[in-house]
Amino acid sequence: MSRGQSYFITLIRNPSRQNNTTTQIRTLTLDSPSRGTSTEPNSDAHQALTSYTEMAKTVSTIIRERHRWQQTLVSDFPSFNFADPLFFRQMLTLQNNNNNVMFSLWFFRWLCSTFDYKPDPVSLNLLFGALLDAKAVKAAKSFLDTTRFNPEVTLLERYVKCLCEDGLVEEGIKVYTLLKESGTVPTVPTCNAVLLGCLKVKKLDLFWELHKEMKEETEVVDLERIQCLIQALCDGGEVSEGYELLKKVLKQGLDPGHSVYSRLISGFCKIGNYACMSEILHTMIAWNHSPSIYTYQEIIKGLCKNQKQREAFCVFNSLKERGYAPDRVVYTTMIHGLCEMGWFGSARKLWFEMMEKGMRPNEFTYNVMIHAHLKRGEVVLARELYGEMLRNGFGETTVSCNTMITGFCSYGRADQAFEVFKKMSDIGVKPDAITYNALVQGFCKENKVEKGIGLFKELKALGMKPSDRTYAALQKVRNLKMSESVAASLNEILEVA
DNA sequence: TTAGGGTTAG
Repeated sequence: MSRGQSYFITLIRNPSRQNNTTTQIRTLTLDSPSRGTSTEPNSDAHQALTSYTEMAKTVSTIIRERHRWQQTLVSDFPSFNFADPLFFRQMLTLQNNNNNVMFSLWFFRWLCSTFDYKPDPVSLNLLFGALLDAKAVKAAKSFLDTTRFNPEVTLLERYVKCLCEDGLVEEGIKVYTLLKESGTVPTVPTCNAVLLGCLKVKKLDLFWELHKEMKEETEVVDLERIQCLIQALCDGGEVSEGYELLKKVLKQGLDPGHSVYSRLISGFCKIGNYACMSEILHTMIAWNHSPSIYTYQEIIKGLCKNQKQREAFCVFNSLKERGYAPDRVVYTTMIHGLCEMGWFGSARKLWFEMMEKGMRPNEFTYNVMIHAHLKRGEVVLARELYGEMLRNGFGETTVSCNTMITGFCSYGRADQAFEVFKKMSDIGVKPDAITYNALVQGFCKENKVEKGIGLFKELKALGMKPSDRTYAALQKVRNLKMSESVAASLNEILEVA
């Protein structure tokens, strides 16, 4: 703290600054324009504190309401010692109660820059703790960086937790490591926070590395750690291992909580293991966790992805019968599944049912339906729906344009697809690899080789990856009649591939 | 919502 020394010098030179609280209050009451006639000076410390509370309120109001609060404070209270640690603590208490910790921080910075103020460790710890309470992690970090003070260990542990929860996992791990290096054994909740942070930013390798370290240090494993481990196993595709761990915990009579079951269900749905999915569903119900609409959404999605749309539709219908209210996402998923299965009539029925229930389709729902129309060759209907989507305020996106482009291309309408493509740059929607690959294939299918090659070159120039199907489409047109230069370009492309 | 969700080639 660079101000430390000058603070002490000021203290010696100007002892009046360090008056006891009572004298301060006398000054305050005389100075304060808002107070009018003052009360008798107090000798009672309690009363002094009360007056500090009053002053803190006044100062807070000024900070909140005045743009140039710093000048106001100085001119309204010329002889009040704002840098008194006791007063600062009153400010902190007040701001904490009002959830206005940032005012405390501003006030603190003002004290540092205006007075010869050396913050005492208690105040620093209090403010740092208040920032953590308010989850103002970035402010807490910059506070620590600028003051360079050493917070109490318990605060540092909370800091690690806040950093990891906020996604600043690398910084969290740094502080965690420093804590350990300084001889502290971080508590189990702190370790769990670090592990959860790794999962949050999808750093599974780091998760297992840290977990191994933690295991070597202490054998204590709580329920939260089990939750972390099961999540990590699910995220890494080791769902069965996760399930084994769940069984072990259940055997001990412990319930790892709603989220663990949900994750495992979702994991088993993804790999198409419905027997295990169903077992876990029953287990969670037995433990009094009613599966949420999110869990059912995962089940429906998993079934659809594994070509079991019929079963998905059964789950969807039974949900409604049991009083669940599927939301727009569940409807979209189900409509999508039905369209993929070719049950367009049922899909349309759900579309209208959803609207009757007051849920308006959004860009996802529209895209699913537009795609379905195009797949059926219903270009006019698709266009109509596209227009409706725009009228309803959903802007064009890469996905919506790709939907139209791929639809047109699959029906031998590459020129129409190209019109959409040209419009994309006009309206500032970025094409991606799907756009280009679809167009190249579309033009090749119509033997418009030159156009296809042109777009292929553009794709490569943009650093995108041509798909195998794109190469196959180019290969297919190799023997067609074409100009020498086009043939040379095509040969070059295929030779490189 | 204790975290978490849906759309485009194939």
